[in-house]
Amino acid sequence: MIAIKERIKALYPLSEKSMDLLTAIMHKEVHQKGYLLFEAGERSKKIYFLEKGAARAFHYKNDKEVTFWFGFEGDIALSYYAYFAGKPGYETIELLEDATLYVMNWDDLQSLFLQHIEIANWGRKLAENELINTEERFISHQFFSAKERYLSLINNYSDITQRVLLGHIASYLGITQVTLSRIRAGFGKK
Amino acid sequence: MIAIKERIKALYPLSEKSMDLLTAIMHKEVHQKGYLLFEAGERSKKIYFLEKGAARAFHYKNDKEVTFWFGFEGDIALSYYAYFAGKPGYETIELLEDATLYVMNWDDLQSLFLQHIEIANWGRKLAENELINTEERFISHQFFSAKERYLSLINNYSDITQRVLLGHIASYLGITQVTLSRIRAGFGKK
DNA sequence: GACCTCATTTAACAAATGTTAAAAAGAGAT
DNA sequence: ATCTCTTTTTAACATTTGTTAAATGAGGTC
Repeated sequence: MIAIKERIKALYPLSEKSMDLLTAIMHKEVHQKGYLLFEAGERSKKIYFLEKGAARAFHYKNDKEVTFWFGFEGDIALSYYAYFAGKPGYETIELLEDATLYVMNWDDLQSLFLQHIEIANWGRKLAENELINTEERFISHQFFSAKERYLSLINNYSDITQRVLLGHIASYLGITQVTLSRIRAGFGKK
Repeated sequence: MIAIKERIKALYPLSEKSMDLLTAIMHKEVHQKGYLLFEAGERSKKIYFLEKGAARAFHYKNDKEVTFWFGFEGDIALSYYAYFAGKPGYETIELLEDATLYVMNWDDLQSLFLQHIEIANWGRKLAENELINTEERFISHQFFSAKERYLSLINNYSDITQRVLLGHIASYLGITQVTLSRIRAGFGKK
């Protein structure tokens, strides 16, 4: 529980009391590679803190999987649509490795938001943080080429090609796996 | 002030008192087409509510402008980077038409967040809402082709081609204006 | 109306990416 | 080491998009 508490505090400083209230509504889960945290169409109200392991979110488009998010240690997995807008999520989130997670339920969290201003501000900060992350994924897509994004990906997560299939990375980058192979083959040739 | 109050309440229901506190820290501004709400590199702490008019956000990439956001009546303009992360924003936001806006300052808002739980929850909802909007722009980019996105754009904003230059729309879609012309010419031909 | 300016479309060619299929490389199990 | 299954790379060709430049269109001014 130590690491997760640090993760929570890093978002927004909390008093002991608020931290106790938050940890009281969360519990630990351990799941194997291949386990689905969410499935498309659900209105899941769970918020997962990924302590150990790797995950990806994907969407079915014309019967093909399009991966659009990777999560690693320290990341948070939740369906924004289901969580914030009450709409069914369009994403499936799959564990790529055996994982340790901490889980909270939105309903429990919601009642803390209404009663404790510190936790309400923590929740605000959580949303703001996820917003920055989402905007960065958006920017990356809008401003950079697939090659630039691939280089930045292996720069930020040097072991990603060991942990994630290249097919998933290609679909994350919005290109085919053939094109990704060409990019990987062409290093140095600009 | 009527319309803007409705806009604020639509995010999250507020008591009279909270609404008064919020409206006390905002003021109206009127600007002409071409006025810049933000310039790239600034750490602007302003939040604009666009009551009337149109705007776009763009970023300079290799000396070229890349438009990545359009705002119309009812939309909110703020630099997430500057506002939430304290980093300099990378975006310039330009008015595309003469506009009426309401402006708040983040510092004033911040002190209300710390004192009034209702306003803290309103701020949470504001961030959650912007998160959904940003995710939708991201999804649109990741899951749909430029042609599909163009069709959905003119479907949602039927007058957008009257209000926004096609060059801006093309860069928003991530294609050149020549390709956009080809898409526009090819209606019906699948 | 003729002229000017800016926005948009069209044309011709070059470059990049997609598609399909086959070959090569890796990882596990026997 | 061999076999099998999966992942990744390569090849050949088709399609799409980019690039540059010219042509057309639309609005405003004299």
